[in-house]
Order: sequence, then structure tokens, then C-alpha cells
Amino acid sequence: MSRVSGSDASKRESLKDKDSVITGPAEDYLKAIYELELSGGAASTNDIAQRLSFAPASVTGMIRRLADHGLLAYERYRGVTLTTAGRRAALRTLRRHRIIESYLVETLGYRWDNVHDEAERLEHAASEELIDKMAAAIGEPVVDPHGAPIPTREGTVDETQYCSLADLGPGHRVAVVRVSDDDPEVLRYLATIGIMPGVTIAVLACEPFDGPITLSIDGERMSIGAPLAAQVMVDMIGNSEAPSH
Amino acid sequence: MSRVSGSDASKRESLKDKDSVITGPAEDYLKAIYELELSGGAASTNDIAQRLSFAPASVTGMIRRLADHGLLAYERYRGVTLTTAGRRAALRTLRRHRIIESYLVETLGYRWDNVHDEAERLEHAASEELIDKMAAAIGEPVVDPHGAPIPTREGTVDETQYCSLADLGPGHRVAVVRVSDDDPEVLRYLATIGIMPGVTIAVLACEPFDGPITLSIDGERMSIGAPLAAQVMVDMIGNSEAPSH
DNA sequence: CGGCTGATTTAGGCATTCCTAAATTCATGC
DNA sequence: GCATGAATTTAGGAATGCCTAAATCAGCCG
Repeated sequence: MSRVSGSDASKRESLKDKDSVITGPAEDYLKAIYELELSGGAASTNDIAQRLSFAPASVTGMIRRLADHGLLAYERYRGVTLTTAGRRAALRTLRRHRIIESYLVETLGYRWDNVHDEAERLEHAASEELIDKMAAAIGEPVVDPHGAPIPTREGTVDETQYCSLADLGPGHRVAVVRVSDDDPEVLRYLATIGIMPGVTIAVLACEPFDGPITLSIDGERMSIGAPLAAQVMVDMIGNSEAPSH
Repeated sequence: MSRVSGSDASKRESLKDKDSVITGPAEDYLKAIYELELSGGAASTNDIAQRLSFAPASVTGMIRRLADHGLLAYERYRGVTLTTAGRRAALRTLRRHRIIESYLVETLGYRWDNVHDEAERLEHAASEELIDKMAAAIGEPVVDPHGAPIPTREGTVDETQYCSLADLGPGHRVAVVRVSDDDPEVLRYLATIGIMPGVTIAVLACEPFDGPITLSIDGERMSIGAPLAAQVMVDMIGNSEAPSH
């Protein structure tokens, strides 16, 4: 990680025109890379390709271009790291996405399971002015309908990492903080069993080998599979981690 | 105008995938062609190029592709006419544009002079569902903030042609129906002098050779130039055309 | 330390959508 | 009827953003 190819960028024209450099697809790459970095350090070509459903060869081409424009540090065969400019751009897009999702739910009667695709398209078309007006109209929310934190206009964001329901042993009481937002069916199911941000869950039992997890939600007892549990991020309540005075 | 090359379309694959055929740029072409047809029959390559600020050669390429897909009838050197499918697509885009403009003004505090550009981008990204929800949220408007009629979901629209302030002689009393929406500065100026849809105007005098036109609006007397007057569409009030009972 | 395997990059292609420059066509006037 | 000029099309090129197939590189196993 000593020397990165970010110096290539300065050799070429440093176009600062927002529209010409950061296109819609480029925004998608930056978003994906940001989220990969959050959970696992540097983002590899393959990770990015998988996340965006592109061929790895296509990713190589795009990240080369993004690196040329100083949005990420790229060393061949070593994966990719966002620069400050790239991170800023990623957070800008993430802010747009999450404010749009929040707005659609709050004011237009969308349900939380079908805002993702709409936001995915609108985030590339909405002006900064529109995003700010939407945010103001719904009271400057700090999380989106799925519990994801909304970056500020200034580019700061809460990056607290939570563990998932699947990471817990029995006996924990937790608060749901956030759920994965991209699968409508998962979201619909979670809604029917009452799992959404803010809800309190008690973990009653965990079967080994990624077996089902038994929960108590609002007095109701139920089981969910490990893959689903892994999509539910939670915060400890009154456990060893957070001793209440 | 007897034989048109629309038959070419049927020879090729008739892809009905919305996203693959009618791209964002294609929607812009169809919109432009629709509006040119409204005022002047068939749309020529040059007209389209000028309206979209593209080189005429670029227009030739695009209209060939649109013709291949059955969206317009195209005969070399003869200009272009929308087919039913093309007209439908144009009206769909126009509906999106105008509902978005209306929504931004009604619910997000936009002023009428800066909604055009925002709508120009959002119209290519918004789903049918979003447009319908926006329309419902503001009471299914029939005209946009500039007075342009909004096509229905079913693809019908009021195509009444109005004359402009510049077409009138002295002595007429008219109601402003619609103003051109694409120049923010013009809109801001029109707002300051009180010209907007619904306002009543009396034409006091018209200087020859495209000279200024003297008006009375709400008791105020003022003059505007002919080019500006040409952007204000009006409807006669109690004149020979429309004898009031 | 040579070779295998998987990850990654290069090479070459294709569609879209724009451009400029050079034909070509149309319409018209002499 | 043919020359002129304007409108239009063709030709060729560039950038974006994706693809597949064929190298190439890195890391690891024996």
C-alpha cells in the first residue's frame, strides 16, 4: 500500500466539470466501492463486478478511468481505494439515494420495499437543490426507511458498524437498526413478521451450522433462517457491551 | 407523402422492451418532433437539430434508428412524421415532464422559472408509478405551471392552438393561456410584469415592423417587445370569435 | 522453486450518441 | 437544362460503457 497509481491522475487533464467526469454509471461504481470498503477494506475488481452484475473485465476499464480522474487509487491486481474526492462523490450519491427513498415513503405513499429501484434511477438525475428541498420537506431525516444513515450535505456520515442477528448467541436483547434495502421480497417478509428499524428483539435460540434462529418480537415467538438474519443489523441493549450506569 | 419508409420497421426485430428502444435521448427527439409537428406539419432534420442543439448529421442518424423501430415515418430528404407509437411515446414523456414541473411548484416550493431543467432530467428516470403518484398528490392537474396541457395517462391531450400576443391588433381583450417554459430569464421577467396563465390583458397599441406592444394588465400600462410577446399564448375574451351570449 | 488456480488485465467488439467534413440531393432561378 | 445554394445524408471518428475470449499475474502447494 506504499505507492498507488493516483499520480497518474495529475498527468492527465484534471477535468473538474461534474457532469463530464462523474456520469451515472460512475456514480454506481463509486457507491459500490464505498460500501465494499466499509465492510472489507480495499475493494477488489471481482467484488465490484459481482455487486454491480458486470463482467470483471468491464470493471477494470471503468476503475482505470475513475483512477485517471483522481476518484480512486488503483494499483493493478491490488484492488481499489477511494480518494477523498471519490469518497465525497460516493457519499453525495448515497445521500441522494437515501433522501429520495425517505421522501417517497414519507410523502408519496411508497412502501419501503419498492423505493430502492426508483431511487436508483432518480439519484442520477436529481439536482442538489431538489435533494435539499426534499430533505427539508420531510424534516432532515438522519436515516432512510431501512435504517441506513443519510450523509449530510457536507459529506459526513455515521459509519458505525453493527452486527447482524446471525452473529448473536441466545440471550441477547437487541434493537433493530437497519435492514438490507435491495430485495423487495425480503423487505415485504420482514414487514409481515414485524422486523423493522426500532423494533426490539430477544434472541431465544440459535441452531448450529447456520441453522434457524428463534426470536421473540413483541411477545411473538418465531424462527428465521440464518441468511435472512444476516440481513438484519442490530444494536445491543443493556448487554456487556453497553453497561447502563 | 404517399409511400413512407415505415415498412422498414417490420423487417427488423420489433423489440418492445421499453428501455432498449426508447432511451433518454430518443425521448428528447420524440418530444421535439411532436412539438414541431404541432406547429408546422412534418418536422425537418434541420428543425429538429436546431431545437435540440445538435448537428443535423447527428439527427439523421437518430431518426433513422427511430424509424427502424417504428416510432416515426421517415423518407430521405422529406422530414419526419410520428407514427401512432411514436406519438404515444412523445406524449408519455410530455406528461412526465409537465407533471414533474407541476409537482415541484406545488409541493416543493420551486418557482416556475427553474423547474424546466430539473424536469428535463427527471422525466427520463421517473417510473409511471411515480408520475401517477405525483399527479394524484397535486389533484390531477390538467395544465402545468406555464399553462401547457398535461397529456392523460391514456395518451390524449388538448391540442388547441392559441395565437400569441404578437399576433393581435389593438383593442383586443385576451386571457393568458400559456407561456414558453424554457427560458428562466423570460419567465422571471414575465412574473415581474404580471403575465402568467389566467391573467387578463388588454392590447392598447401595436407598433409596426415588430415594434413594441402596449398592454394594460390589471390596470397597469406597459410595453413589451414583439419577440417576448410571441412567447405569450392567449385566448380571446368576448371578441368576434367568442360572442358571449 | 516450478507449476497450478483463480483473479485480473488486455485485446478486440459492439451499440449508443454525439461530432466534423465531404458528398449528395432538392429546389429554384436564369 | 443546368448551375447555384441550401438542406440533407454519408463517411469517418471519438467517448462511454458494456461484452467475450485470451493473455497475464499473484499466491500458494508440494
